[in-house]
Amino acid sequence: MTSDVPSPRDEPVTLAAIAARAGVHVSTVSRALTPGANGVSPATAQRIRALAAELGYQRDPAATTLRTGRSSIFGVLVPRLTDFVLARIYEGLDAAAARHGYNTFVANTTDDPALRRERLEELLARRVAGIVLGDARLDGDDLVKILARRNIPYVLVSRRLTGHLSVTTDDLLGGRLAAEHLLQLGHHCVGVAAGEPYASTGVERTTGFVRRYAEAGFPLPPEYVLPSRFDTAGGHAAGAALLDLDPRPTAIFAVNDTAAIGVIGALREHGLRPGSDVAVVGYNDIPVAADMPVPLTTVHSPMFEMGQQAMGLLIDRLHGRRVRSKRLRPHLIARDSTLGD
Amino acid sequence: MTSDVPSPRDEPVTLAAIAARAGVHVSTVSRALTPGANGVSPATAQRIRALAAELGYQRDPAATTLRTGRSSIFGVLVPRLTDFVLARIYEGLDAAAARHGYNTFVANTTDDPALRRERLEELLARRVAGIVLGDARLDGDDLVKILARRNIPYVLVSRRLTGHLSVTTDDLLGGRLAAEHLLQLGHHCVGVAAGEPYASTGVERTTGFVRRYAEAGFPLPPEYVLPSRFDTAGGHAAGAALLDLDPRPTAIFAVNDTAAIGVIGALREHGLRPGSDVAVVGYNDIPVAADMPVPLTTVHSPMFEMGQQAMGLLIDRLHGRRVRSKRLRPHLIARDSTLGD
DNA sequence: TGGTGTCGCGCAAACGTTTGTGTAACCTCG
DNA sequence: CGAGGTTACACAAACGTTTGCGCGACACCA
Repeated sequence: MTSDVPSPRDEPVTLAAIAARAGVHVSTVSRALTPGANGVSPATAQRIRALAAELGYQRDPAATTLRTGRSSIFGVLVPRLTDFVLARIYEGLDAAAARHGYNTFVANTTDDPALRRERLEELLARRVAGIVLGDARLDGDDLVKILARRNIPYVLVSRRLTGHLSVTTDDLLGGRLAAEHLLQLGHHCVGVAAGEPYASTGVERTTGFVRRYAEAGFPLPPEYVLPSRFDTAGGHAAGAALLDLDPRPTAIFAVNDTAAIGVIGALREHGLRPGSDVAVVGYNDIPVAADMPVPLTTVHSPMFEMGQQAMGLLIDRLHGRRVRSKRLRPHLIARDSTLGD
Repeated sequence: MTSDVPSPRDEPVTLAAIAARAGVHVSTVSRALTPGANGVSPATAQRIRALAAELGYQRDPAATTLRTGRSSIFGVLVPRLTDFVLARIYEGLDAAAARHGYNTFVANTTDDPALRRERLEELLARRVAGIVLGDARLDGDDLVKILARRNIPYVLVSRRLTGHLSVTTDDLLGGRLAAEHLLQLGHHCVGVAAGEPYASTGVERTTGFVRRYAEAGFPLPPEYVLPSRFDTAGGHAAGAALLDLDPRPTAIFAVNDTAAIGVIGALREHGLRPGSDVAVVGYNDIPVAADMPVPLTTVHSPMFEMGQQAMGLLIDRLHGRRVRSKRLRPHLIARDSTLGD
């Protein structure tokens, strides 16, 4: 029962407590414990640090924030963490933040404009050091305007917005890769589950795809490009609609894997098999894609790295370093959902 | 350009600012803005509240926490948010917390004892109002001991620990349901991807399953019950090992859906089809389960509700109300991965 | 040796809030 | 009408930290 943990009984271990025991002023302790130490001799600094470690001192974040007006927290806004892609990106963000001594505070916005506005205000009230926006909107995003106006450091991730710092995959290229693959397999009548119109991911993947098909001499009729929610149900609905078209598409590109699985569900309801009857291509390469009964052809994107790099850029920006947006390179992984078995 | 948002230029709107404009003392403003208002006349309270609203006042959480020693944040510890089940539970937790005016602060622990210990200390340093533990361990969990010893309000979710407040599904029953289903289909030689030995979820689902089979007169040989990680890769590995047994099991129960999909991947590598060649049962009913090329038979568990109820219990406990652990009722959903097509 | 510079540390104020205590003014009632 | 009680507010301290300022002590150099 020896206390490896500071015992709960004694008075809280604050700067003052350490100062008392060390026989110095509290301000000296504060300086000794601050990495950019100045105005304190190496000897006493060492002594104080040892004492602090021994007592298990932990800086009170509330007091620090109150005094400095800044906290060591980054706010993260995402549509929803149940989307594997965002959850994985968040892990990357958090890991990178931790490496630099920061924490992250994440909030789901469900892509609801009012809610994200509200959540942002909460984050700002907590004096976050910066904001990671995972739910940027193409339809006149007011959040980025607020951030820019108030001069809050921020970075976009996953979704792009011209004129704003971001880390994404090269979605135009990703879309082209999907198209290229299906063209090579001889598909000329294809459909797209295009995602939400306010998300650059869906829009650009679709654009890249459609352009490549147009270049190949097979422009897609508008009704073969359907907006869709990003979840399984959304993909299912879009897939069902696409399969009812005449002529029926021989291949379907869904702008994310979860929706692609929904499309596969719709195929089943039509008595069709993915790969052999209708080719299906997804996007992101989430882990389940490879292990499904019919493995999913998909465009692999480095989600964890995307998160890490976004956080890296944000921290660089915070330190006044010059930063530039990044587009990570995706690549296609062909599996049975297009190759057949 | 009229400011719907408090313009950034002016001095920050604090209690003092409101007090000055209202011609009262700051303490009066504080009391007027506190729900359990006392010692302030209804008239001035109303006047102050109107003024606060007009100025867009937001209470500074750092100052409040510093003064009161408590924040309006609940800490949430989960193994990883990329696990859909935990992400969904978290959404339930957060939604319920928001309804009561609280925020949540979530941290991934990757089931690493050292890391979760570290994360917990960070949360406690932030003076969280309570802790939700989503990664309780059966192998002598030191975190719950710390929480109990320091008298921090907490609740377990997803995983159980006898003697500690928790909200889970009835995993013993869930395991039985899976067994019952496979027995009815005539499977007598079955395998289990049992999950991590330190997680009550996997252990109890396995126990329920194994017991039912023993009762039916088909006790499982130990080598047919394999520990496994909870992710797709873990399920894949366990599945591959089970399929190499002689005699080969005609059905496999995986204690969560993600692992079940991994098992399906292993089946494919063996040239086997789920449902027709080997039956597969998962657990949780994550959304993709229903839409896979061969839809997955699984035990549905109410993840969102689990989160909501856990948070509800924690808040009740905080308010000194008597609370009891809950086990939510799961039910089996039969699909093609056991019924064939 | 005296003037100048640097170093190490103490002092005190401030961040915005909550809350116990003090104190006028008012109401009530015998 | 005066004693006792209540109401409505002001006052001030405190939470733990950071940081500009001041002041001795010491070193250095001419």
